[in-house]
Amino acid sequence: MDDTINLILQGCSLARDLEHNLPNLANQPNLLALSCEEIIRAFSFIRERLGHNPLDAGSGRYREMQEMRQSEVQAGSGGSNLEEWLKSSGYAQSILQQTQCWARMSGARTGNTEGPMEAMGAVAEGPFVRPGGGGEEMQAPDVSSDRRRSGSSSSERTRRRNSDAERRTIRVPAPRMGNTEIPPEDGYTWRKYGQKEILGSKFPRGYYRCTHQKLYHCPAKKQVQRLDNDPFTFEVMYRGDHTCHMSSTAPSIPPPPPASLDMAPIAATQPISASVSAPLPRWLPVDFGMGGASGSRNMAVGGSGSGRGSEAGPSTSGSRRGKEAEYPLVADLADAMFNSGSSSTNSMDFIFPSSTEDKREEDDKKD
DNA sequence: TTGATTTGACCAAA
DNA sequence: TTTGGTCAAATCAA
Repeated sequence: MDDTINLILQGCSLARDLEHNLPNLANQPNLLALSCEEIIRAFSFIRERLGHNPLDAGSGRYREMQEMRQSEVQAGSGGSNLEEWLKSSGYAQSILQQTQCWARMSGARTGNTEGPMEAMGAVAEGPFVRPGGGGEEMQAPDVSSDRRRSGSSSSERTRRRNSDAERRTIRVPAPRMGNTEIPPEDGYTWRKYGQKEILGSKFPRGYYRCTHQKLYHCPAKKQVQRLDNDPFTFEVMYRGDHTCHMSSTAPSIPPPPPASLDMAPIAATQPISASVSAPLPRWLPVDFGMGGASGSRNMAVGGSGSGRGSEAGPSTSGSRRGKEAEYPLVADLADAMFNSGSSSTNSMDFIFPSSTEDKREEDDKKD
């Protein structure tokens, strides 16, 4: 079944890609037709696999699946087929993993270690549960101080080689149409902080960290690099879990979580797999793609080289100028807003137009 | 004006 | 000593 789900996600991804590139393809009916055919083929195949009436809730495999899931939920068992389903489904796994992380944080704050997924019978295990239950970098490094030129102790710097940090590497196909330079989009907003030529690699490696790193001390980072032997594939290495949507006011379902997931198995078996824009099935109860943000961000990001914002969403993080202040209540509110929608066109803009946080920081500094 | 990206330099792990 | 990872000034863009 997971194969089928993956196929569906692929189909969604193709459709999303088409949506992204629609402006570019508007004058290229042939390419448009090809894209449409590809999508049609994908879903046709799925339909065949499901047996012509797959979503007839009253019969067939869909019903079986529903029944299975229902019974598992009722049983409340952890080591169930539901769990298997959750684990085998890329997106569901993403939610599971992100939620585990969320649950850890919530637990840390409230003492309650049970998260929403646990309530569903999911067990907290998997690649992201570390011994001790803590995130490796939940205590974010202090990036605000100028340690370099001030001559302060270099030991304060938290540099880690790859071998030290927990890494999750996935491979994501680059867009073949439109702007292929766009790094894979994954539902989070990232800020590029460096790029480096890597020995033995034809393509430079881009270094990104969570846009909300400062505000939420979010330690999530990622490195994006094209494969030497396949320039149409990005290798994305994630490090650290997102903590930027884990406030106590956060909704029970976290935003698209791919950053903290290991989709390698999916990617390995899914050559067409989506751009990292985490598969966001429309049938999920929460529309993460609010405003088309998640799905359309790659396009919104200015596409090719309009340079600006090329992978970052709205900036809510502090700038290079100020030290990051803590505003728990505002942060919680902001959290809720982030979580309620996408991470790109985020709704904070409607509420706090124009960098409210920075202004507050400046005010804070004056005090 | 503000925030993101670029890029050279710095630093520490290997 | 080499190389990967990060910093932050300079620059760009909206």
